[in-house]
Amino acid sequence: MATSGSIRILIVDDHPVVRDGIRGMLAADPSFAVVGEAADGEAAVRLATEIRPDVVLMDLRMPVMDGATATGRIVGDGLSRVVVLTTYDTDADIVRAVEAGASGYVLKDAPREEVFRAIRAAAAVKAVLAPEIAHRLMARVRTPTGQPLSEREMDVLRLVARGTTNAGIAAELRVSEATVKSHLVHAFRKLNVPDRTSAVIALLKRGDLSLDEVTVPGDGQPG
Amino acid sequence: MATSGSIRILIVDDHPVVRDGIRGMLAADPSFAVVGEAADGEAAVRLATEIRPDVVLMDLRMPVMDGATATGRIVGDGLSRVVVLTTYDTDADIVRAVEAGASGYVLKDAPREEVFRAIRAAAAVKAVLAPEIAHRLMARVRTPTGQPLSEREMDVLRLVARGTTNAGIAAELRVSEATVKSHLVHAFRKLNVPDRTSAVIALLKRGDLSLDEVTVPGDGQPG
DNA sequence: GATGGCATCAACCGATCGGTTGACCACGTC
DNA sequence: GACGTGGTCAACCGATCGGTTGATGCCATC
Repeated sequence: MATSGSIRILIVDDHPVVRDGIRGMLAADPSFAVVGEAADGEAAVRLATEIRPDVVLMDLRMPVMDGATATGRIVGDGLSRVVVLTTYDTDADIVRAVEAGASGYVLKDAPREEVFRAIRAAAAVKAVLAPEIAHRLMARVRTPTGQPLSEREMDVLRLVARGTTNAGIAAELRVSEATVKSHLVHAFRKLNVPDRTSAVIALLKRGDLSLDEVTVPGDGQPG
Repeated sequence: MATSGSIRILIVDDHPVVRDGIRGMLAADPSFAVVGEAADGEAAVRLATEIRPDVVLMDLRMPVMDGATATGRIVGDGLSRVVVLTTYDTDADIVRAVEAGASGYVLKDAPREEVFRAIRAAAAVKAVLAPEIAHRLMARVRTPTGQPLSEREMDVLRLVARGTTNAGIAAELRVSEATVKSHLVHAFRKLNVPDRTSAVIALLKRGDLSLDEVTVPGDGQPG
């Protein structure tokens, strides 16, 4: 793969504008050849299986199947190498994607040379980083302060983000209110925040929580 | 402008990928001619003054000067027509941009035909919508439920988003705690939410508050 | 000049929240 | 078996919050 000829690339992004952007950008260098486009993770896996590109340029936030999951499938099956191309540096899914075997990640506002470099590196590199090493590498980049929250703590905070009271959360999760408060206090300590509002903000900034997955009462959900 | 020849277009976006995307997309139709690119609002105004494009394709969230402000300058000076090209439908700045005289707006995940149509419409249209009419039109599209908050109410909620207590907010704004609570209750009513946490989430979803402008204690600010 | 929105403040109430201590069980590691 | 972590729960406390009523003044609109 990608020995002498051009590097065969699959573009995965749910925005046509961005797909065209990458395509146009890559057209500047004849050593790149775009061999396909996909608008979601599921289509990406399907196409990667079919056409076996050298490198997949993968967006993270997509409908149907997110980029991190798709990365796991593609790299896991040894189909292609994956370079994550994302908008936000503060996206917790970056860690997931790299742990799933992504060869690297580039921000969308990076200069095009950087994108080129990442693609060439991914195509040329012999061995992909082992997940444990990748994890350690990423640890420096992301999560500057912040221990990971437990599953249950996240459950509680997801409901907090929807404006649910402790009593409501207890009912929803079928535990006592004491348990909810216990989870909250632990989460506050881990996040280094004083209250629930700050906790939600902190999670949003870390990328552990997405605005899309919370619904507040006064919410007409346009679109 | 744009009578017989091709439509001259200025692309404004802080992401090189997106700029290239639009450029590549527009290349498909010979009736479009990209005459310039800018990475922020200030550069956009400067370039629009210089090269007088028929249509400016304008992103909203940008450094130095945001797209809505730049739109106001460009349209106000009668330089060009502006089509807003944004990622989020739920961006409060869309209203600002349209009130500032933008001829229309398209989402980045819209099919390219729709982008083409918006550009042609902007180039062809004789008279730009009056701000008042635009406001009424936008009212249907956006702000499904939600009266605008007063300046003071926003001041309070910005501090709430940083995890400040009512007492802390009172000290910061140099008013009594009673005043803070008064603002909060009014804001809750307008936002149709029961508590401060939901209020912050609601504002974030409306785009009236940006995650970038809030800082929580446990925040290492990566990048 | 009446009306309404906005900002300001006081006093009060019950509900909720943040925090502590202490406890139990399950699970995995060492 | 000891240990640590995570999940569960109880009882308790003070602090904070949500909400109400009522009041004053300012400013713009009608």
